[in-house]
Amino acid sequence: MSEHKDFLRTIVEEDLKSGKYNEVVTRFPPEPNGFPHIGHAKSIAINFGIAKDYKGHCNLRMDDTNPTTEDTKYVEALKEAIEWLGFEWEGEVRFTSDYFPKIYDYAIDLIKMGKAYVDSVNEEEMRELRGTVTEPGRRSKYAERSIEENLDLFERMKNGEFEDGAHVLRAKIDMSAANMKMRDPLMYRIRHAHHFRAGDAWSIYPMYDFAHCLSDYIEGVTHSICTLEFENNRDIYDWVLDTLGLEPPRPYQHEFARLGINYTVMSKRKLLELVEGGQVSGWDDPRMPTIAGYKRRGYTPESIINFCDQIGIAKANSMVDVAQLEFCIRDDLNTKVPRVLCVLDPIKVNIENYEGSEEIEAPYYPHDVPKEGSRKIPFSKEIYIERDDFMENPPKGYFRLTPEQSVRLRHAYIITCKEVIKDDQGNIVEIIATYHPDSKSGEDSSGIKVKSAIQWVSASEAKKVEIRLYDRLFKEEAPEGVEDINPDSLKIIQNALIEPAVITEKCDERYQFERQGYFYADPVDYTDERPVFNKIVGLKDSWGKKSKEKKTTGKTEAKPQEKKVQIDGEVVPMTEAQEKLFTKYTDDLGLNSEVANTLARDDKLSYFYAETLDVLHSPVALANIVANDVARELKTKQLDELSFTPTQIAALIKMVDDETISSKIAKQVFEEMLKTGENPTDIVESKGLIQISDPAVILPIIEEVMEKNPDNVEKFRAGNTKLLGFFVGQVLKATGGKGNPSVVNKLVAQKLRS
RNA sequence: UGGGGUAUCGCCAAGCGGUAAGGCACUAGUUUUUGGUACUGGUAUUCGGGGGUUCGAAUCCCUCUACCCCAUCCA
Repeated sequence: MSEHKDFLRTIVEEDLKSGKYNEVVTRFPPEPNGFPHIGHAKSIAINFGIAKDYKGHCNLRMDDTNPTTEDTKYVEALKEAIEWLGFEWEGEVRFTSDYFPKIYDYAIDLIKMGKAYVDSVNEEEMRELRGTVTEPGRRSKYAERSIEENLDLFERMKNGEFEDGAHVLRAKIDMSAANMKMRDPLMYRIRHAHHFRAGDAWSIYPMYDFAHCLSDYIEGVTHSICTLEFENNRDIYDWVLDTLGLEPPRPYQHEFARLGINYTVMSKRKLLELVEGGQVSGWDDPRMPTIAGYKRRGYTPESIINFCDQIGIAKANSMVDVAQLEFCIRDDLNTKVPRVLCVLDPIKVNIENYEGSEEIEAPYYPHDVPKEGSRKIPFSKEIYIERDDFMENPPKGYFRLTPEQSVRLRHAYIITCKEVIKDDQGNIVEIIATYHPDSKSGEDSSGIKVKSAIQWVSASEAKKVEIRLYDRLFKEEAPEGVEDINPDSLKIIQNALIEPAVITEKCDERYQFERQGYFYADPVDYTDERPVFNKIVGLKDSWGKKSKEKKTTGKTEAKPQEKKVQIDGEVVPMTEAQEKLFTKYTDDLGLNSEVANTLARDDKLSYFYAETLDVLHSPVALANIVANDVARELKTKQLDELSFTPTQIAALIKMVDDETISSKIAKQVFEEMLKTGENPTDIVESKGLIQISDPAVILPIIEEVMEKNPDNVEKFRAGNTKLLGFFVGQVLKATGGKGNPSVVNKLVAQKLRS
């Protein structure tokens, strides 16, 4: 766990500390109607991660309330994904369908309370009656049915006596609720459908809003964590649990922002389209953002968990850069996997002065990876190197083989180009080179300096392999659908050449092909006759970036940084009475227009202000505290709910006016009044909050603070004037907030400058 | 449009009245037989805009703006 907790962990910690719960219980509640994707991984990491961090547990629950879309194969995919990611759920996998009998009983309780009714309008009518976001809805005439009738109808719904859609069970809440979700939400609908687990036992199925909160409660979940789009549903969640009067403790719902990644689609619907439309080979196509896809591609569970930790948890909708994910897999594999040589696009090199053959012992890991292991690489007269690693007319900064520039063959000798052989079209077909016998890796006495070492394979021993080069599936940063698909997302190289040890020794399933990237032996299509490797991710390539930049210069001119223009909207005009108050405030009482505006527009505030004014004639100071601090309280409270009176506020301000206390202390006292309702004068007295203005008292404190922070004193004197605030803050803290800020401020400035 | 949310660097994200954390990306340099890795440094005088309160505001107040979610018998 990092030192900065996310907001969910903060909540959990508080709930544990306050004794609200003894143990934290979370759950991961997917609907088994699609393969889990990396967005689910985030949710998995959160739910299982929190449970683990706070020594609680996390259930896996299939939210299978819709028999028409769900299937066992998805249950298996979900279980597999969680296990692969390295988490364990508590006990058996749970199913909402297991709770159907209990949930049914709760529905009956609600009917008996008169809090639920069977409605029989058709869908169209229901939509109409629901109203719109601006207009309230109306209840259907069926809402008036008697409890007995509702009970009877509901039982017959269960018994399958009615057609799909004939009736529904609805919660009786409020058809004019501003939250549309609360307009008598549906609890049950009739579905004569076969359920993949419950079979044909039920003709009615509970809706998400009814089943989810109850399932959480039944399982003893404490923190029901879901994504932001369920914020509006939280009211129903609470309503169901509260009106049922269930024995505490009960779960509470908390929402976080779902994960978005650029160049990726994350909705189950769109993913399903790709699978069904044949744009990908299946749910586990290595280009898919599904867990199965990443797994097949070669990602490690650690890299994905790490990614989930890095991106954090918050409530702002956000779009994470794929580069962050790519960093995570590189970072993970860097210290784990063996390095080998593979040539993707071979060009033959004939080393004319080399005869015979030899085997070169080469370590699997570079000097900075503390792992042991090596293999033998055959070397001979005829080798292949990467086509990119030779250039006849190289640009400036090219480090590889050219007619003028020698290069090292990784783990082997330095070679120099002698001649280039071309075909009729001018394509290079072979390079004639010489090697330097005294330049062998590890025993180099040639003294030749080269700028780089390149990969190569011996022609006769190299093995042919198929390489699948994957790139992002979409070419648009925020893809909409198939029209945004990247046509080059998969390139298959049939005849890449790899050093033999990779095929014969198989020391791992993931490798770094040096200078190219990380690759994974495809778990499905790989055979000894036809080895297949998937590209997981490329290495960072600062040369590729640089050379590409050169080619495209001119295209990427610095775009003019447009300044966003902020449009100021219209402010609602004041009423005549407010206008009058406003002028009184500004003209007679000398308030500034902003404070006057705030006060005049709010009845509660202006009333409260007037009351304080009756007690103390200090219009400006009173206006300030009313318009700022009292206003905060009045946002959520009514006048008669306040824990303080206008008289008390006046008394508080009087002490400020007297300079008995500073305005900083006044805030502190105000907070105390909020909590205890005590008189400000009593608070000041009992806590000894009287302001310290005597320099003789303050000066030593300043000196002490400066002594403790010599670095900052120096920085300040070097010109970092921001630090003045730091010192004032420190001194004030040392006085327990009682120092007179303006005096402290002045003295600190003086002291610092002397 | 009514309600519910959210705005801090190119992308994530800490911060809860007292010096604007960190990661990715970018960039310069050191090391390097991977143009990789590692290491060192540079990247926000400013927190969506404008006002106000305060000695001091990303944090408190007012106001405006932009974006997301809600009118499925989906979850």
